[in-house]
Amino acid sequence: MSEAIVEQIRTLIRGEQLRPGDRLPSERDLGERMGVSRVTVREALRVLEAGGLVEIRVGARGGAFVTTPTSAKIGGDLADLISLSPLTGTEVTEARQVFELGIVPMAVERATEQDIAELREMVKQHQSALKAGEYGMPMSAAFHVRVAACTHNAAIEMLVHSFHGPLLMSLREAQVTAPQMGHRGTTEHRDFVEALAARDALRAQDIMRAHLQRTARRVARTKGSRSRDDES
Amino acid sequence: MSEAIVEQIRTLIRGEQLRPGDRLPSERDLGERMGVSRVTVREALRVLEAGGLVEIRVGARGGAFVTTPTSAKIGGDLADLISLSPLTGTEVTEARQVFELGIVPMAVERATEQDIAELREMVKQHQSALKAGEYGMPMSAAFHVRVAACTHNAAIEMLVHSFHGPLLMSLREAQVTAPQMGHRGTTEHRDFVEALAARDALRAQDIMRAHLQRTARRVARTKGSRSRDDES
DNA sequence: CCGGTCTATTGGTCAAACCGACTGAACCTC
DNA sequence: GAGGTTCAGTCGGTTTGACCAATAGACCGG
Repeated sequence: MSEAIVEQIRTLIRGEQLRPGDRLPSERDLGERMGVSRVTVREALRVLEAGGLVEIRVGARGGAFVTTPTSAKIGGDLADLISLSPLTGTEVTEARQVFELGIVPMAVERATEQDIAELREMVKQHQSALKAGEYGMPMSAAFHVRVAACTHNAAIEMLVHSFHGPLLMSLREAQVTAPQMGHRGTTEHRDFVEALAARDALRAQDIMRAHLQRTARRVARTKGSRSRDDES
Repeated sequence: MSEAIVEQIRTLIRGEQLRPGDRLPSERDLGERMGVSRVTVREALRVLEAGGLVEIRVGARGGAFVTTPTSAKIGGDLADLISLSPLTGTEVTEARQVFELGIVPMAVERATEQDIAELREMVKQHQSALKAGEYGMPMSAAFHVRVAACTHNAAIEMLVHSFHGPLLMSLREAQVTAPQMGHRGTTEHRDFVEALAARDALRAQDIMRAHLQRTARRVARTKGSRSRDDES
């Protein structure tokens, strides 16, 4: 079975006997080595590719290269999970609220001066973009991810990134950002950064809570949409 | 390309033109219908299967059946992500702490009398199991998942489940549970349930914080292990 | 020394075939 | 007629052998 091959290679990768960047033998080689046909090997590789463990390049010197799964991959599956499971937008938003609110104290505690400087710069740019009518959800998402990065915890940053990343791509509806929302949103972003700079965890959390709750209400208003994710 | 087929079917599923339980045409049918060979169709189905969107059954009346992705699937990919990316056990544990701590107020607020009764029953059973020397990590995980279920938010429950589920399977090291840890763990579980029953969010959060921090310390002690996940 | 071509490697796809698993119905036994 | 048995058709799983397309590196001519 090709499942066996998948598991075998998976184990090799997990055991670090295959490291990111390594190239697996060609499909023909693998097939011969494992005593299966090429088609079977290909199916195994497809699965690994779909799982984000391997990247396949064509042409000479091509083949399957070990990669480290990206948060985008996880985010994609998460998007599938959300858009296909009986999860409602409200539920997802709630989960996001809990998580993003929970990391605030950690962010406040661990943010470096550089973090703060970059956040301030980001807010400034976003306000400019807002005036130019170019402010949108991607920018808001970037801000939230940048805040998560202040925890200096890759796992947290990755999770928040997953929340904000491909998730949005799967939810095409209602991406329009009401202008006043954008204004209020960036204002809250600015206030949050200042609270963070002042190492005032409680105030930062209050601001973030209000910010996220506004989103939650917006999601709740959008009946019929299975999930939403924007607060501008 | 077979990628196109994947995307086509994916879209059909997302658009609810294919609903969970539906059966896709046979591989031969699909191939003929789309003008591609069976091999190509098979690769597409493999990818969908790997993504948890489809379940494949053999035999007559077999074929590809649309399924809703399970949290186990997501958890599996999450486990890959964690064991293959440069995430440390400390980081993952921190993320878990933030999330599980963050949901406590919601759990306290929303737990029904039945939730509380079931949690009490669970604690009682775990204490019996402890005496019999049968208490282990799966039980602890079950408790935490049950607490998450008190939020009555499927997304949150699923996330916590993912944290506790397949994640553990990928981290074989150091599953041994020191007995005194188990004792202290179940005691904390009991205290937590009572705080929850009393609707005392602050106390519940304090208990949970201490409970999770003990885990964090244990993880930190285990140098060399890429990640850990147990608090008994 | 540059640039184009040629060739070997490797993934992508196809076609036809056989196997094993499974279902359902016809059939046979009692 | 009830119940077990057999058999054929359906369907995924795998194999074989072949050809196409992309690509990188060697080779060759100017």
